[in-house]
Amino acid sequence: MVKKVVSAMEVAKLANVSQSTVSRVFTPGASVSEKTREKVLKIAEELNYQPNALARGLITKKTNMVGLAMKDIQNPFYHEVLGIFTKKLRAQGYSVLFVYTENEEIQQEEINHFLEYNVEAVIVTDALLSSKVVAKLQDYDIPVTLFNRHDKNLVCNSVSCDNISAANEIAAYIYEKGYRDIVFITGKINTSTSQDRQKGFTDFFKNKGIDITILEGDYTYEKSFNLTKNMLEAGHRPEAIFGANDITALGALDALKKRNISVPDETIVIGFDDIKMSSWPNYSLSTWVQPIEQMVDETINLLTSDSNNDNPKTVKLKGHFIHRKTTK
Amino acid sequence: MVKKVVSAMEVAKLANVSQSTVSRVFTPGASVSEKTREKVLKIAEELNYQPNALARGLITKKTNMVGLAMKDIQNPFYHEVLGIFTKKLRAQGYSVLFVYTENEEIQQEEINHFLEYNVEAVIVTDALLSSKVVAKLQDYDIPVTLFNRHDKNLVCNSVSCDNISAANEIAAYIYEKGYRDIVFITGKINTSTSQDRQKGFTDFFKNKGIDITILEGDYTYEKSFNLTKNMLEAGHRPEAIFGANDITALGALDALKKRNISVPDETIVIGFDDIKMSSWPNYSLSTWVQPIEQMVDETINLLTSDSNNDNPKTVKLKGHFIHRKTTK
DNA sequence: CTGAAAGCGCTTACAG
DNA sequence: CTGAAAGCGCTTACAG
Repeated sequence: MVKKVVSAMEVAKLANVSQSTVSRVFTPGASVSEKTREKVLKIAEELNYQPNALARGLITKKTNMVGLAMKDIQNPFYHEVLGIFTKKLRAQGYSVLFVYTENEEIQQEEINHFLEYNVEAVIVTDALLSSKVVAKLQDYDIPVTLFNRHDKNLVCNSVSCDNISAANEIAAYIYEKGYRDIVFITGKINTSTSQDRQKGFTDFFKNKGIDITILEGDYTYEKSFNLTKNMLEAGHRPEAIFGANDITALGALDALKKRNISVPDETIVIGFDDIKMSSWPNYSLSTWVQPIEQMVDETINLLTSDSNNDNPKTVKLKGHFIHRKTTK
Repeated sequence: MVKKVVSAMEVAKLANVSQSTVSRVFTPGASVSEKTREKVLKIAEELNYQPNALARGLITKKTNMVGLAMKDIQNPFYHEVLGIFTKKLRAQGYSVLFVYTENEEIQQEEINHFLEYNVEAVIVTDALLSSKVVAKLQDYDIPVTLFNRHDKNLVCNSVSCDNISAANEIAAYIYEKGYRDIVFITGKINTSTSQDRQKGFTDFFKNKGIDITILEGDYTYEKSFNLTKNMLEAGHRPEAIFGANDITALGALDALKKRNISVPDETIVIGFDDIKMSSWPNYSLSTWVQPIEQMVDETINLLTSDSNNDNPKTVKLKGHFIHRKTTK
């Protein structure tokens, strides 16, 4: 037996008020006498009434939906990010419309649903938007925020870790410990995270007149494992390896172990992200902790503080290094 | 400069047709002459017109949205599941409204957004619904499907791996190899996956008159690592360990390694799920592959084949064992 | 504080 | 094949 969804009209009839009044009871800030409010609320409760968000959204243009787009990548970091976003957005009364993409750049077609449903803001993590798409979103006054990415060509908000300075600090740490044979394994080289971490890291050593080895990875475990394996087989046993993210560092770590190279005694390994796995006893990876919670908070702030697109903000958060067992 | 979202009315004016006609052009199956269709489509294109899904949903009760609820757990398996769901649902024209929960049971309050937005179906993975919530959803004729879970008390669809028979096969494999000192590490004991895998596994050995050791885990790496570590320290070195999922098996595997127990020579280890990590060279875990793609397909089928709630279906898929380096 | 009415952007019988 | 009109379930001026 299918109950019909009850509308404000039905509540109104039973409560002996107008439908407008019922609406007011469910509109924060609208003026209703305490007596009517209680009466209506009681009936609404009984009837299991819930305002229809579609109708409301149609008229207010406030849909309370946020579009979240994420690239399909096997990095647990983004799973955590997604979880935190969803929870915090809900706490603010937003629902999240979720899109997973397989493309490097999110395409028009994938963003169309966001438009159709009048999302109030779009958050993109670990993927880029074509500037055309950003422009279109902004035409409709939908603020766009890049999470853990930035792009000089895109006029939109961006929240990320200050990757350059973080990588710089990591470089300083390695330098001060006296290591000179150093390897950096990049992530996907077209991502701002990999570029910035590489820049911060290499610039430090360049200033010291030290050449470091760059291995071009792609943010996957497998690639990093193989790069390290090949390097080792070729006879190069560096003193320090910095991976552009934890997954990358973990791949390198496993390749070292396979060769029975002692970590951290012979080679130290450092990652970036602090995914759950990195604290597993078997890995116990030293890494840079991204302040995810704070990054998410800032992102949500950007949406709620009706940031206008004409004046996009770039937020960079610091994070901190955590020393575990892959460094001395 | 903010462009206004264009409505069907504006397209109609420019195309010299009625708004109804514009609507028909965007309604699959509605009758419009080829000539008008082209004319309207051309103008719509120019104006960047897109039907408003909210208005459409309000009237048709077809919102093309599916609610997906997932428990906040650190299992990469569910990240894959989420990705596949999102992609496949989009391919069918659905958008996904996503909710992450921290509770074991999904509560009314968390499902309310689904109701407000008139989702057409609800999919729940790795969490349970209270029967009250299921009832409410069904009152409104919204089909509910449990993914990777089942619950005898809930009258709703369910799609999962046939955990009992899979665990049974794993038991048979272990038995035939001649191992007799066997450990099963459970997952969260209140989940159907853990219960079924335990049942399938222990029943096999019970029939053979063999007692196996049950360690109560909770589907986390840490718990399983510690359980195994403690067991080893207590002097018990089993010949075979079956973890209720891969994360569990990985925790056991690392504890064995820490003790320098050779896998698979001294102890074999088997998991369940086949998460990406399990194929990493350092782990190379033998495990049961859940047929995720197929499971997702079946779940989506259930929604689209307007399954009615009065006659819920239970789908169990087989999957297969994959032999890697933690078994002989 | 409250009701009647207009309107959000659509779909869908109903005529023609 | 097409248009005029009603209506989906709301919000929000406008009066009173």
